[in-house]
Amino acid sequence: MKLSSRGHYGLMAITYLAQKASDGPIPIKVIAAAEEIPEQYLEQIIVDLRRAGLVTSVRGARGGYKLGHPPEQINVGQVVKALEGEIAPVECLHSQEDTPEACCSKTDNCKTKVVWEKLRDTMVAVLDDITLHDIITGSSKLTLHAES
Amino acid sequence: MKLSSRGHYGLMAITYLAQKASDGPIPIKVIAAAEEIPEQYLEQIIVDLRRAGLVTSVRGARGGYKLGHPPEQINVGQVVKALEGEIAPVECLHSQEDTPEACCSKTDNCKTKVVWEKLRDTMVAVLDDITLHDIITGSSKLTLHAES
DNA sequence: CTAATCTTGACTGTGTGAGTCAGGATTATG
DNA sequence: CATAATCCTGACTCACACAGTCAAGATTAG
Repeated sequence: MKLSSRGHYGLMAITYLAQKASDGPIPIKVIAAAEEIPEQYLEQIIVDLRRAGLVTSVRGARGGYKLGHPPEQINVGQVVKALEGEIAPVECLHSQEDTPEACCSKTDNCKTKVVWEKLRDTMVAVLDDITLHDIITGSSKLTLHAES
Repeated sequence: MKLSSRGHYGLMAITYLAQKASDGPIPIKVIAAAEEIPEQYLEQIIVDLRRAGLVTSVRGARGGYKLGHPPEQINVGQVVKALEGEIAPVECLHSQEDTPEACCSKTDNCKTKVVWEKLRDTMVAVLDDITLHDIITGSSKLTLHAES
């Protein structure tokens, strides 16, 4: 039940960009050094963030990366989805609208599916609710552990 | 962000036991056939459930497995923890009380940690809240998607 | 005694995650 | 224009964990 390092690194990197949003474009080298992420590996990761529109790149000398949107408009769910694909604790849950119940062959016998659906929905809700702005300001959303 | 097949199979198996709770001990062979789990693999998995006290075994001919507690007293969190270890979306979060901040070397710079903590806490809360009884009765807890 | 069952540990193979390497494309700057 | 700084791309390696198998032993009902 683990995130891969891509999601972890990716969030670190984009959070760093959010903190430096007022500066010009930040070279990958700088992010990598600051967050202690292997530079070449970070390149791969940031490609996916760019493709998802979460960061934008400026090529050439003095280039680098900037946030694609203001920090309030980027949430952790987007980052994780861009880097790890859809959140789905078990295979069955990958959006296969075509094959309605193809996975758990036993159709209705698979009583456990709802458990993973519920888990997934909760995870998505949590991640979608946290923005980069929340992270860099240390929003109470993150610090106090409110149980509804 | 995936569960391994152990957790998936394990929950299926123990849910099956919960449904057959009134029967005598159920042989692994029967569970494996019913839930379409490789028998030898299920053996491995169920060992961990037994060690955690979630199921009990009856050895010898006419033996098999039974629930270790009534279905209301076994929750999904226990099952997952028994089979996959502690739930922790990123390494940093494994209970290392000894090395307080050893992982994210940058100590307070690691602003993203709280995100994963929050995620973990939420996941644990969800899983701990769902019992086998909820699963076999199709509790509304699982079916309606209440957003607080 | 024997067959049914759990119990244990070693074993294998495949895939993915994590990271590296090498080279090409783009652009600011002097 | 030349050069250096940067992004961009794809192929590559390596180790490890996951998923599953195999084989043999211990227990017990009948």
